[in-house]
Amino acid sequence: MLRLSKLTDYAVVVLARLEDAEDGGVLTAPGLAARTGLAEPTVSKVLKILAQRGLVEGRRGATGGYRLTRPLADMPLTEVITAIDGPIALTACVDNSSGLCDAEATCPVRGRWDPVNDAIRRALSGISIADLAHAPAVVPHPEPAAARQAVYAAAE
Amino acid sequence: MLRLSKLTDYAVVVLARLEDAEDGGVLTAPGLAARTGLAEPTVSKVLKILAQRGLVEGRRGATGGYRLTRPLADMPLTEVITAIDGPIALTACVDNSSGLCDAEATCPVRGRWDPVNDAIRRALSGISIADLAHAPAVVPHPEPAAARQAVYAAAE
DNA sequence: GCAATCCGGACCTGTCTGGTCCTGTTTGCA
DNA sequence: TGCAAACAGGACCAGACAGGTCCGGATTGC
Repeated sequence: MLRLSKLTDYAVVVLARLEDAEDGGVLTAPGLAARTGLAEPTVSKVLKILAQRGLVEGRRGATGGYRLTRPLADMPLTEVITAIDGPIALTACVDNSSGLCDAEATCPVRGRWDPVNDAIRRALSGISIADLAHAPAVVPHPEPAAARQAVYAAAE
Repeated sequence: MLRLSKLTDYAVVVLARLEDAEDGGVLTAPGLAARTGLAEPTVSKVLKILAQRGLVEGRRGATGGYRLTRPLADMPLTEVITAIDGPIALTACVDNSSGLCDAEATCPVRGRWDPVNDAIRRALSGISIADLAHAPAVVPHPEPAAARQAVYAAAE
C-alpha cells in the first residue's frame, strides 16, 4: 500500500493552516488543533517534530506559538516526509545498511531497490507543500461525523 | 519511511529465482524456498498470492510447481506491488474514498494527494521486475547467518 | 509571581504484518 | 486403485509499530 504515516498527512494540514494565520503568522498548538479539527496533543506532537527539523519555529512564553520558517512554496514535500517518516526508501533492505534482509546471502535483488527509490524521490522532489495546501476545492461532505462512522464501519 | 511490505520484497526475489529455473521454468515451493533461503511457508504464501493475481501459474499434483506466466521484462513492478500490498497510494485519505480522514470537514488537503500518487505511479511504471532481478553483483557476505544475527542485535 | 505556552520525554493500546500451521484437493505414478 | 507429492485456502498467533495521550519542566510576557 506504500503507506505513509498519518502524522505526515497531519503535518501537511497543519502547515497549510499555519500559512493562513494572521497575527504575523503565529498560531498556538491549541489554536491549530481547533482550526484543523485534530486532537491537540497530536497537533502538538507534529509541531514539535516540524520544529526540530526547522520547518516551523516555536516560540515559548505567554504570547508564544508556532510560525513557518519559510513559505510553503519553498518547502518540498520530501522534506516533510523525511522529517516525519524518516528517509524516503521503499524497504528495510536498502541503502547499504547490509544485513537487514533475511535472504541476504542468496538475494539477487540486494541493492537493486536503489533506482526505484531514486525514481520516487525524483517524482516527489518537484512537489511543494503549497501544491498540496492550495487545493482548488474541498469535496463537501453532508454529515461529517455520521458519514465518517459509516465509512469506518463499512471499511472492514 | 514509505514502507513497502517485506512480502513484496520476497516476491521479487522469488520471481527472479523462478526465471532462472530449468525444467521448463517450473519450480516447487520447497525448491524455491531452498534457492532463496526463505522459509518454505513464507515462499508458499507469496506464491499463492502471485498465482491469484496471475503473475505465476500453479500446477498441482506430483510433478506440479509454479511457473512464470510471462518474462520478468514484461512484468511491471507496479503489478507486483499492487498484488501484494494493494493499490499504490500514499495515505488512507486518498482516491475518493471519502470519510477515511479524521479531519475531513476542515481538511484543506483533501483529494490533493492524488497528483502525488500519480507521480509515484508514473515513476514506478517504467520499472520491470527484470530491472530489479538482473542485478549486476551481489555484495558478498562472509558469514551469512552469524553476521545477520549480529546486525539484528546491533539494530536495536 | 502567575498564567500561558512550548519542550522533551515516557507510556499505553490497538492494529497490522510476518510467519506458521492445518486441512482439503488435485495430479502423476507404481 | 492406492499412495505420495504438491498446490489451495483458510485460520491462527506473536511481535512490532504507529497513533495517541499524558506529565513534569523550562521559558516568556504581563
